[in-house]
Amino acid sequence: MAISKNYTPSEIEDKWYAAWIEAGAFRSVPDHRPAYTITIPPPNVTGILHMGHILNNTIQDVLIRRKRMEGYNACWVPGTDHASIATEAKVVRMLAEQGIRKSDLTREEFLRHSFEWKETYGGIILRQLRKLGASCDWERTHFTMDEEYSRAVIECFCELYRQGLIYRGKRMVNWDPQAQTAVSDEEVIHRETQGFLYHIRYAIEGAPGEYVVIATTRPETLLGDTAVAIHPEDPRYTHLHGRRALVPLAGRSVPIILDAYVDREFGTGCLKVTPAHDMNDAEIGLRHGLEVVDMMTDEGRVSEAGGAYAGLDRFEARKQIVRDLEAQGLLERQEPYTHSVGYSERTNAVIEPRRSLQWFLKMQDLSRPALDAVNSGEVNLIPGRFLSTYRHWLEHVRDWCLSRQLWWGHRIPAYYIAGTGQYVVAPDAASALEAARELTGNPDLQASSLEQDPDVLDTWASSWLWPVQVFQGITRPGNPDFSYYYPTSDLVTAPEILFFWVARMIIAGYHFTGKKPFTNVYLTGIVRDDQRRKMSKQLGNSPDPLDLIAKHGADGVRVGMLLASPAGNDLLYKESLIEQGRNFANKLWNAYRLVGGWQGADREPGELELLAADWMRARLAQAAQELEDLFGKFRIADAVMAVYKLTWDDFCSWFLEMIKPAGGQPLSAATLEAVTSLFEGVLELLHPFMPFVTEEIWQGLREREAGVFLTCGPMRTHGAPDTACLEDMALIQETVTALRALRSEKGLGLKDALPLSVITETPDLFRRYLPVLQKLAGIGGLEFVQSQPARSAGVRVRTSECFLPAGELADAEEERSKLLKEIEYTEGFLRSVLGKLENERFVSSAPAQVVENERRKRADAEAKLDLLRRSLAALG
RNA sequence: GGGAAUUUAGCUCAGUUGGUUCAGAGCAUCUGUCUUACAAACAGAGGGUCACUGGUUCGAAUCCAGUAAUUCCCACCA
Repeated sequence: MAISKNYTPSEIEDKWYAAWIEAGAFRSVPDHRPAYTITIPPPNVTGILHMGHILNNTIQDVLIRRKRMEGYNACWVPGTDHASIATEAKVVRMLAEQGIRKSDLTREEFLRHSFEWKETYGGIILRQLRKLGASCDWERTHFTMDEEYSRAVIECFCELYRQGLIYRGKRMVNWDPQAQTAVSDEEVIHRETQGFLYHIRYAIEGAPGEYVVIATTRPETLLGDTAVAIHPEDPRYTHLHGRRALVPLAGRSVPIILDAYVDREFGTGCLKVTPAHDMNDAEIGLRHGLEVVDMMTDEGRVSEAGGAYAGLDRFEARKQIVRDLEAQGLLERQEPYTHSVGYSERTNAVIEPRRSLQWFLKMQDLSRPALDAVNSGEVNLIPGRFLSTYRHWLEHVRDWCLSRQLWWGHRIPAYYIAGTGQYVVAPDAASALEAARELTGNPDLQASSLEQDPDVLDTWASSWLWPVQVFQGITRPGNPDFSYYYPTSDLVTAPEILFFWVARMIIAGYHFTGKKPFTNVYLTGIVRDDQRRKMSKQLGNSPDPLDLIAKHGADGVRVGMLLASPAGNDLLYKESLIEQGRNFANKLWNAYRLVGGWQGADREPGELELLAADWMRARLAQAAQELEDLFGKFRIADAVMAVYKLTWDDFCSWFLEMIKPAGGQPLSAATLEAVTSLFEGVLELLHPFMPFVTEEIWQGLREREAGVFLTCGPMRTHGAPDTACLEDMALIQETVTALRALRSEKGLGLKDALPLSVITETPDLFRRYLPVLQKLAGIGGLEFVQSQPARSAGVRVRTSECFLPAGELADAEEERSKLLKEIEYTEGFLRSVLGKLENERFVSSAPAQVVENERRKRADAEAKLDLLRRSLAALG
């Protein structure tokens, strides 16, 4: 059999993926089996695969594949998100490169461009996921702007509106005066900017000559001031309580209000309040019922409200106002001051906080079930430490601003009735017209009198329905798919979007279906580089996952990522991790080369063959048990390490080395069958982590029927492991290691068979496992002695002592000092144990089992000392 | 400013209800080996005051308090 020496993943990965798809191995339809369901966190439709996706989707695939092999009807639903902000920004940039400005396009034209973009680049990421081996049911692929999905989003909006949970309200938005549009928080870049802090005198009304000094970086906004605020407990200003101040230049009389928001340490401890132009001031304004004076136009010029300054550009106005204040002696001083200023990501214009009318969702009552569900454990967060973060957020939840001033997305289904100031909310234009006619009492109202709100919904207002609507739970409630797959099982996502997405899915799940959307939320870490920096395009520290897959194989990439990714902890990416994964795949491949070359002979199995197979069977059963436990706790990194050690250490280093026939001799046929079967057992446990190489080996290990795949399972069940066998072998393994070390230390080599002399209380064990010692530790005969033979070198294993003849190399003095050291250590140990046992408070207050343990330790130590002293005496 | 965490070997992390499977794993390092499955390997070895200081306890990596450093999220810096 010609099997290449190094595993070459590229030759087999595409082959098996295509074969799996052809066989429908990942297709899921409802049947009698229990369902296990994951809905993918939909990546941006125009996104490309990055390392974060690799980690996240590897974990999902591991979970799905494992359950599939366990006999569940595993369904992994893929799809993409329209990602309104990110995608629109990309399209705007793409158009700009072609010399097209969004503002020159109609909405329809822009959307046409957007859909073209989506058709060209959309779904690339899903094709890339196939390279990773993702076992999604591709026939279930969804997109958040698919026709039916969109209908669901709009229906839900309408329902919430009918339930009185949606309202319109004023809210601060980030206004880009150059693009003349609101931009999202994500599109605002905060930069430290050099400016000035101006100290300005505000006269106290009715007290000539008296004034209060406020500090501001934006003096021009004083035209919109409607209050001056001080801290209620600031002793410097108690005399101002209940008074009024006069806004300079504007001459407006405004109240002096008390608000704990004011930082007494900052500036003068006195704050001008401009509710129309500052986020915090807006909140203060709300608290105190202040008047709102908007002193700025869409273009960022001073509005009519600014009186004499009307028409000036905002920065011109600042200069002019400073000059005028100075002229009037109202500018006490100005000092250079560095502060953070928001700039538009698109135009680099300074962002203007501005009030605008937006749509809101009342969250208080709506989010209650989501809080309860996580508190009660109906929905689990893994790791659990995210619970307090989650709880805190939901307990202080704010109303959700649903509208975004964009075109790419689900347009808000509100229709304004021309000339009435009224509006209706309806799922489509026809029903809107009907509703509008009813509302206005005008049956002749024409469609042309209705104008739909130009804004679209926040992306999360569609993706919060994801686990429900991928099974048409909104549009076709009660359909068989929805009844079978929903609630889904697990969700795997990043903690960054715990609030944005996860919490809202739970909210939507309970509100629209009455049920939770999923049971477990596994939160992964963020992939960073080895200096803990986030991966980013700018830094160029993010490798292309497809290159890595091409270079090291998908299995290597998967294992490499998993090895270093405990739940919720960040993963520090290094290519060496992937190399470790690749090396592991290669190790497995070479085990296959070895076993694949073996022949079976028609004879009885030898003693060693039986010992080895029994032990490996027990070890496999033990590992299977361990893995089941780890999967149950979502300890994926531990699970991959457990199976890594099972394969490399137990199966390859111990088992195959034990059983490997010397000099090309055949094994017994029965043993060859046992080896093949055990190898299959290992492959089953490995398969979810490294699907490609395991499938290739499994298929080559023996003749398979066409269309039968490892990936489809089912995996075998293992009984309870034979623990006695494992314990016995553990002692023998320790002995082998100790003897090898001794030989290496003494320069005894490993080739010549040496007779072994042993002092032990368990001679049968040594007798029984002598073949193992012979094979792996180069032992010849076995002899039991009462004390250390002359000219020998010794090593202690637990309570036994092993000796090899050292001939000329024997060093009695060294043996003696080794023993003395050992005695000294054991005596110290015994003393500490006795210290506890002689302490009455220990004996009386410690649990009985602990005390019993200490007594056993004492007995062991005493026996050991006895043994050591005898050997010392024997040395002379 | 509000909240959540983290600190154990050179690196990344385990360490469940305080008590010999409590000081562990993988990688890296060092020393030997091309021993015919694998040098992407094999056989060995070294390496930690469990951040610091106090406290509780018969007993603390583990519980409590304080200190220091680091990270993340939210809100924001007049």
